[in-house]
Amino acid sequence: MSTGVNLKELAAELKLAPSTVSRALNDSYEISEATKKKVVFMAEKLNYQPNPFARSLRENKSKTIAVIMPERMSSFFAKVVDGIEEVTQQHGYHLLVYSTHEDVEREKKIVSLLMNGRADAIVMSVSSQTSDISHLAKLHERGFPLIFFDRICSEIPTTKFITNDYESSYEGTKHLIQQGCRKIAFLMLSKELSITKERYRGYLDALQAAGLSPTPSLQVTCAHDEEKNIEAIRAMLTSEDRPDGLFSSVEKLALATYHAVKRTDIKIPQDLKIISFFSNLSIAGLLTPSLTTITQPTFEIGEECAKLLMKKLTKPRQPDLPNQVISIPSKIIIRSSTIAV
Amino acid sequence: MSTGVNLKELAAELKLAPSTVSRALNDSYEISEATKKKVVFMAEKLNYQPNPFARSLRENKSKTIAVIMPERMSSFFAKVVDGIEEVTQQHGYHLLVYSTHEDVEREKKIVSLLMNGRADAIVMSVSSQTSDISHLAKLHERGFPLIFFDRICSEIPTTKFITNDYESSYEGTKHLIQQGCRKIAFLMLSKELSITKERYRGYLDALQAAGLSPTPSLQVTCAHDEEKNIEAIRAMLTSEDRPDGLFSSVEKLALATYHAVKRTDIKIPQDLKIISFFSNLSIAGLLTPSLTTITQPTFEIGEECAKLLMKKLTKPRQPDLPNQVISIPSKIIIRSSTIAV
DNA sequence: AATAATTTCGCAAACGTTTCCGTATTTTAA
DNA sequence: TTAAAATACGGAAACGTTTGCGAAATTATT
Repeated sequence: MSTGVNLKELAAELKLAPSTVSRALNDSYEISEATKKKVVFMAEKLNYQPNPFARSLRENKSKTIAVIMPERMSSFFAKVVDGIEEVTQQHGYHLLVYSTHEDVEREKKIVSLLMNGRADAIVMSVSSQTSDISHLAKLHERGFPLIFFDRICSEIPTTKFITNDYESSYEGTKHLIQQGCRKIAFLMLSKELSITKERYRGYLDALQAAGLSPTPSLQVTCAHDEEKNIEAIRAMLTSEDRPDGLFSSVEKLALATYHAVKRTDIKIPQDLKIISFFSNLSIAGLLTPSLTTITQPTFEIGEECAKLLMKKLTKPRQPDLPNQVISIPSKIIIRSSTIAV
Repeated sequence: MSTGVNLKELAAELKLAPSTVSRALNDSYEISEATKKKVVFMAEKLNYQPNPFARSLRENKSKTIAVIMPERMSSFFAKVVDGIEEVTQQHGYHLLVYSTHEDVEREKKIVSLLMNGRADAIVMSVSSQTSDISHLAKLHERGFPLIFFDRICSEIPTTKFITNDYESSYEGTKHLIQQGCRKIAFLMLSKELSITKERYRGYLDALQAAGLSPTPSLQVTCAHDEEKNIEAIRAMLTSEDRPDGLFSSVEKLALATYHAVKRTDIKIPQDLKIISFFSNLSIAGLLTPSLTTITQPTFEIGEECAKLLMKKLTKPRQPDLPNQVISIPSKIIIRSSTIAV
């Protein structure tokens, strides 16, 4: 409510012009060291805090970046944001964080609210519903700095950070096969998602390389309702064509699978071996049996997004964010859920 | 980067004064319906987006509230933020989200960064290191709207939202006793924390009511390092005076306990019964055995914080946030970890 | 029909910065 | 010693809104 002194009052106290005080505080070469000292000292004394909005208005930058993600209750996204915060905070940037709850309408609304300059950049992972990308394309066309991570939008020519989805999936599937699986289910959120496509491709290629072919009924597309997902997975697991292996492309579906399995008499890993993209390592080790995971470099993804952004935003004449996909490798951690017995 | 038209340009296009356009867009009574229509139409057409900083500077409010929490990778805090976002978004407010990582120095720095008006209010849960509260007291003394939730600061006369920590702990401990436990361990983060104090009090009173007395060596204060916590808990569980029941005051320590137990030959619930404050219901059911939880009204806590704040911030002449503690009850969900066999 | 009241709008100040430009003072160069 | 250059600072405009005040145009009142 009551903000402290402003620049004018500080200047009056010092018997200097506001412009001089401003320059002194910003360490301008035009100001003598002597007055700089005095100004800084008095600013400390009066606890002067520059008004961020006046500054933003004048400089046309907000020192704020927006993070848009599909859900907050996910160790993956939480860790990515932690990584982003780690580096942006060092540069004095603040984070506006939004969750779309996998709702593309909400995503559109959030994006439109950010088109007025409230944030200097957006780093986001699209919702599973996002197929029409016009709202994102418009953002980029206007020159708004935009970075994607994980669930990317390949049509938009900007920088994207992912993990090596294809290779990890290939290796993960190969691991299942090596452990004896012949009928491997695939769990995904939405076929529109970049991660789904890439991970599915890796899965398919690994199958093919082993001379196996996918069973359509074992490819389960899930939705947002956890209970429905569990039931769909349970139905698949107990169908005629029941699988002996399962590849989950996202963390939440691995958890749903464990729930589903609990409702059956299926034994992991004897009857069913499971591998999943997963970020919550603590939980992975606590599941029974412990879950073999494709562990994503979550924190690092966030850090890299932020580092690139900081370079772009803090250096004076930076080029646009290059149109490239940067991949940071995951690593497979083998636990009990895939050990052949 | 390139913001669209501004008010002046929009006014020029309409051959009106900026003031008129501003009033028209804000639905002022001084403007005729006819010109309002025209203005709104043209604003839509040119996709006029008001500059939030000019507005903030002029109105001295940011339409932003800051959320400060100890960690992001926690289902509890994630859900609270979801609740906050749910209601603030409806009022056009944005969320700056900060994690202190349980570091009071970081907490201080964040708070000091927010004293310049960047946010209209703060809703926070203090770090486990926070014992000196001068930074928070100063904030409140300056009239800055401040709300605490969960880990509150009772010395500061503002509104706090908690769950019924004492009663839930009393009931939870009583439940353990009813299931046959006689030596019940207590796990906590820091003794400074409000939730620790209240939950410990409930635990002690329940023991006393049953004619039991606490064993000092079974009261474990944990820190931030997960591995150390696990080892400390393991040591306690395998000591001379090993407990037959365990009350965990926070979610992460219940998970640490399961890890610790895995390193021993202790059987849950035969040798050790466990109950914990817990928010991640999906995980609770997936642990082996499934965990009896004191389930907090996370989303609702967030919602209530935000509702109160919105009332305070959007209505014209609101009184200060009343000095009161509002408690929203948890409910105990009994699962396998406490079932007597 | 003349005055008062109302409606509708424009002008200009203000919010708190930063920065362009000008100028007085000091230092350097010739 | 004088001109030129460098140093150190002040005045004022600008960023894009909102709003107090004044004024013109219209309508209502007597």
